[in-house]
Amino acid sequence: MTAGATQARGTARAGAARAGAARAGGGRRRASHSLEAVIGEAVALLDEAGEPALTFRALAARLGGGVASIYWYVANKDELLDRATDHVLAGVLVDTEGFTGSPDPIDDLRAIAVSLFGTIVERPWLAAYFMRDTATQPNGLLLYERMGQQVLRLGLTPRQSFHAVSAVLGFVIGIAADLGQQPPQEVLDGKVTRDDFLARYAAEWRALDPAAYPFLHVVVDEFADHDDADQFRAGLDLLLAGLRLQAQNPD
Amino acid sequence: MTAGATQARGTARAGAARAGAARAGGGRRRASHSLEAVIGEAVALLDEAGEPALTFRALAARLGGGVASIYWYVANKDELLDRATDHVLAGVLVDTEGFTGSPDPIDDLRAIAVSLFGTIVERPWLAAYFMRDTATQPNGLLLYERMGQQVLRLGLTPRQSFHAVSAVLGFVIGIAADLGQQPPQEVLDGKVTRDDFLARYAAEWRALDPAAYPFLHVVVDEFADHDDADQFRAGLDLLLAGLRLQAQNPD
DNA sequence: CTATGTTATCGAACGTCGTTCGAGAATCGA
DNA sequence: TCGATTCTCGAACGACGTTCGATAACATAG
Repeated sequence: MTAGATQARGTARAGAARAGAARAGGGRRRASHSLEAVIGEAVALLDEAGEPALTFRALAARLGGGVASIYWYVANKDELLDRATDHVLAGVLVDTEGFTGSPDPIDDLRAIAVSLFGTIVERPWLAAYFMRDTATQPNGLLLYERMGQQVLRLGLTPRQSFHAVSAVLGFVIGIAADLGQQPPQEVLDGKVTRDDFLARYAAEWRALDPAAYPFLHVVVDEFADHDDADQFRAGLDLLLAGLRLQAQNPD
Repeated sequence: MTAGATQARGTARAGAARAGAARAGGGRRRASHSLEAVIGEAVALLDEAGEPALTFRALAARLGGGVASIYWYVANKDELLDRATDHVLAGVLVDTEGFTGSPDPIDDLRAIAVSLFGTIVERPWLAAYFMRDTATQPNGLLLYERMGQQVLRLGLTPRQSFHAVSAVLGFVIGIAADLGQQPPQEVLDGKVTRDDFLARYAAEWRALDPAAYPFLHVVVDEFADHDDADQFRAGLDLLLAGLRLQAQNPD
């Protein structure tokens, strides 16, 4: 370690991922990890118990090894989260592979956005760490590019295209982050249903002065039994309608 | 403290905020705080050095007191951040007070959204903690209501109105969170300008294969000298154009 | 002025977290 | 067989959020 490049961390030379605990024959001495196992377990931990559950100690316990071992694969927690994000995004890329050839580019754009939304909304931790470099992680850049290619087909100016993709991507992240934010009891404990949870808020809204909060009283019934996916799709359609309008009437 | 209600924390009975260090005459013995001072210094700390700078110890040092004193005003760090968020939102409410009487409701909605965006984008910490109950904190609810009242004037159905306001609010938060995310050097050290920062990313984009990343190569010039506010306004106009279309052509 | 109860401050400690360090086990190439 | 590399891990460090109990400052009643 004198002057060479930085340590080639985590590049398991043997190729295949090794996630086993120890040798088959001898008594188990040391655990054996792999970058894939580390990231995979990190994602599982985040999915199961949320962001604060991902600690190096919990992850090490899950891997059956020591805490410091993880630092051979990732430099710090930021990189761990970056790689976890990228790992999930890879799944979105696979899911949206076919959404590129419709006659209507906006249909493709919508399909990609809906798929991305579905992935984020069931992973509240992802929203917060997604925007910490939308297009720095390789798969994030690929997703950005894939959405952009649909917009290119609309024949807008480069500036309009740039704004359009940023708008759609920001919208997806913003709504998903907002919606994937609810329950301390419901999902984790399962004692309170989602309807009860919404009903409790709706009751608070109804208790407010109708003269001071006319809008809340108009929409409280909609709020009480709204569906997250419907809400997202309705907003996305507004945005895409504006985009289609721009494509039809160039300034 | 036998059976009464919970302790009435932080309600400084004397009314006026006391932020002084100690008595005027005698040697200083103890610091004297107030809820306003605690929240104000917390916001200042967040604004100056970002989210990780807000620690109870740093805040206590800034207030010239002990760490445990802060716990008399807030129950935990979550409440501290909730109150800090609400404190900033109060400023937005003041700024948008006049944006309610235009002939075109969409103009009002746009003005409120732009004002909120401006506030969030210069406070990256706010985006992450804003969505942790968009409408639970009192001022957040008021802002939601104010935007909703403009939408009401469009004469949409309750469901459409509900979706429209959620879409605009989510869009603002999503874009602001995405954009307020950049520099470890620029703002903090001041060594690298924003243009240099963008140019570095642009160079990376240009180094990619044009056949695999056609969209990135089309928009890289726009990206290299884009303005955050312009980008936001362009996306918002797309969304509002879609909303206007819906108001004109009811389904 | 003294006594008493409430309001508010704070030093010290606890447990957990991310991170570092160095020893040493496992593996590979020659 | 042996040296170099790759990888694991126990132990420690400092910083963090939070709690507890002692006690100072203040308001009021007698």
